[in-house]
Amino acid sequence: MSKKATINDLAKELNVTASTISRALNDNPRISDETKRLVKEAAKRAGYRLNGVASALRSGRTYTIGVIVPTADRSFFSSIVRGIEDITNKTGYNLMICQSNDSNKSEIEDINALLRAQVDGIVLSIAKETSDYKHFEDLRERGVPLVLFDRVTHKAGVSTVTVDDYRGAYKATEHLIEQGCRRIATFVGEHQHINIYKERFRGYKDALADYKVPFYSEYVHTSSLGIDGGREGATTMWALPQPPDAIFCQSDFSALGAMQFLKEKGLKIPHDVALVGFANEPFTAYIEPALTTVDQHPVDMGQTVAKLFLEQIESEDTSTLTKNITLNADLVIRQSSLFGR
Amino acid sequence: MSKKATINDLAKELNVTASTISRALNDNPRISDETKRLVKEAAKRAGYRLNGVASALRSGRTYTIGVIVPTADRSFFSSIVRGIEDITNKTGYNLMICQSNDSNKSEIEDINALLRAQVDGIVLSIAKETSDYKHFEDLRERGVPLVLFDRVTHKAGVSTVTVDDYRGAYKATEHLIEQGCRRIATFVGEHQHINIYKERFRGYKDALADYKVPFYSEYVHTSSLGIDGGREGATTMWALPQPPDAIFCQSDFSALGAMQFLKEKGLKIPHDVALVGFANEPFTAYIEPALTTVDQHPVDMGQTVAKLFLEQIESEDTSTLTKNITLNADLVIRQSSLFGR
DNA sequence: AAGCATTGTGCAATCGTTTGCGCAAAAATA
DNA sequence: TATTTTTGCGCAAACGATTGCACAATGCTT
Repeated sequence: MSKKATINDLAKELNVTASTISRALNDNPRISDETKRLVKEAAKRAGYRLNGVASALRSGRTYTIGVIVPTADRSFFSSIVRGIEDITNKTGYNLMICQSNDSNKSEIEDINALLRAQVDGIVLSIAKETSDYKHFEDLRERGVPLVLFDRVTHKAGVSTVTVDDYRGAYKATEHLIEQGCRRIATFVGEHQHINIYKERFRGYKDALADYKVPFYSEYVHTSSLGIDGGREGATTMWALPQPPDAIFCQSDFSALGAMQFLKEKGLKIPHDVALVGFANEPFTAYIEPALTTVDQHPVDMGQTVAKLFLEQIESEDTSTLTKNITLNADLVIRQSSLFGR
Repeated sequence: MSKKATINDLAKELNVTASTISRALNDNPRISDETKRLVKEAAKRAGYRLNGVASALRSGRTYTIGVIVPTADRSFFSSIVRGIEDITNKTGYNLMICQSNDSNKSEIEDINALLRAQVDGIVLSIAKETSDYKHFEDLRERGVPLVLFDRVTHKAGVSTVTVDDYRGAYKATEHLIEQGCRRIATFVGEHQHINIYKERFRGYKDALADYKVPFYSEYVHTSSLGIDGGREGATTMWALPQPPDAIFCQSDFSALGAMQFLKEKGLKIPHDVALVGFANEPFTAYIEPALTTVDQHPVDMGQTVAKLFLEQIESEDTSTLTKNITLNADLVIRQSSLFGR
């Protein structure tokens, strides 16, 4: 109750100095067990609580890690946050969260806010708008630990955690081929400067090539990959003389949009057209037909990000050893892709 | 680049004292415009950045607000976080986020972690497990601003933001009655000590009473309100001699579970049975039939929470004036509830 | 011209911890 | 017993900003 007790109060009470209190509480080996016991008892009695701010000022460590996500309420990112928190919570770190709203300006402002707060490091997923990576290089030069995840760049020499978008897309396309599809369209994301979209497209093309399935540029539709983008894409494709027999949608929402359009048009999925999405958004399991999609294991990803971050920060050597981790993306096969059935 | 400049460095450079630098940067009226200009220029040149930790130690304000949610990756809560961040970001506050995982122990530990970090206050949604509110009272006594949202208690004398669960449930039930349903079941949440579940149940009962529709206790099923809970509930109901003709499910997931069961059983929704959910989870719009549900406007709620919090914290009077805000819950009518069609 | 108010800045303490160094007492070694 | 090592703790200076008070210089009033 009352006001808060400080180590100075404890010091006075026990007739020792604040240094002794501090050391005792931190289990410094130079303090006798007896003293530690007394100090800890007194601390408990007084309801003492470390002032993290004072501690941080002196020690230079806040035990806080800054997290910047494009938007906090997208399933993928909130799962990432969940995964990060799962780990940091246990290790005594706190999380400071910002949203960039996919704006480059916000991203930079968020970084500044986090630096002002003296976070021990930053983990972030790049805003769609961002194509210049100078601010990341600055962080590296300043010695601020940085880990990028999902939407990353390898140009700034920082550590990254990504899911294997290439393999995920490859598997998805391969699966469609195995179902007997031969005219496989794809919906790709604008912002092709973002690694994930580039990789997914590459996986799609390589799978086609490996299986000698023809690639037609008319079967590529670019959009923001939202529901509307999916509808547009499908509309465009079904205006072609020869529409595709499958679409590998590089996002679940665009797959949903396509599905809506196709249903309205009276086409049967997967009988007439096979569909695959990407991300395994929660809704994909519940729609009809259930959507085959690629799971990115976002919670695991968050946990990996946190572990990598802690590893970097705890390691003595401030060496710029950057580490790039790629996690598996798994194809989740559901109804929508079982072509012909 | 290089190391970070402090106000002392700037002071030396300009041959003034650190106090002048500090005042100039904070636009203190006692500093001449000329000096301010010089200081700000020098600051920019040196790449000066406020050390928030030092500032916080001295001033006692971290401009950080602690947020505790049961889980970060539930759509509802992540939207709340989004809403909070929308506001705080603009006002120079930072967000520190913890998950209680619905555990009372974690909730208390999270509070302690946030207090150690000297947050300016805490906003939280109570863990399911929590039924003793002493830790909230402690916060109030310590003078730590506290705002509860969604899952709240009025027993601790703190400010709250809730959605009108009672009216939401009432409207949902009323809607079913208006569709001609007369045997309306409901799926309620265990943990009836949590206000929201209590209120929803009350709204349901009052609507029935007001419209003189009979209430049958066999038509009440209690569960954790997940998909399985919904399946169980439906299974139980359809084992009755006279199954219901509608279910007001107090969560979207339980509605989904019921829907799955009913479809498997060959019943048509909403022709044979009408269904209403609660929360307007993203998937509800995409399943078939689309689920009628109650929207809680979580982003707005988060924004309201943030505004209320800032209002409390900025107001001089440390008066324990607590404020309870209730937001509207709106019925979103979709296919699933249009009984008979 | 004397007195008072205003303006602009400096001084120094303070916030609560941490930590390098010093030093006495106790323990270990010779 | 004399010397070295270890043990246990105190001293005091940080960390980087904020802020009440003091005070000189200037402006204003009469």
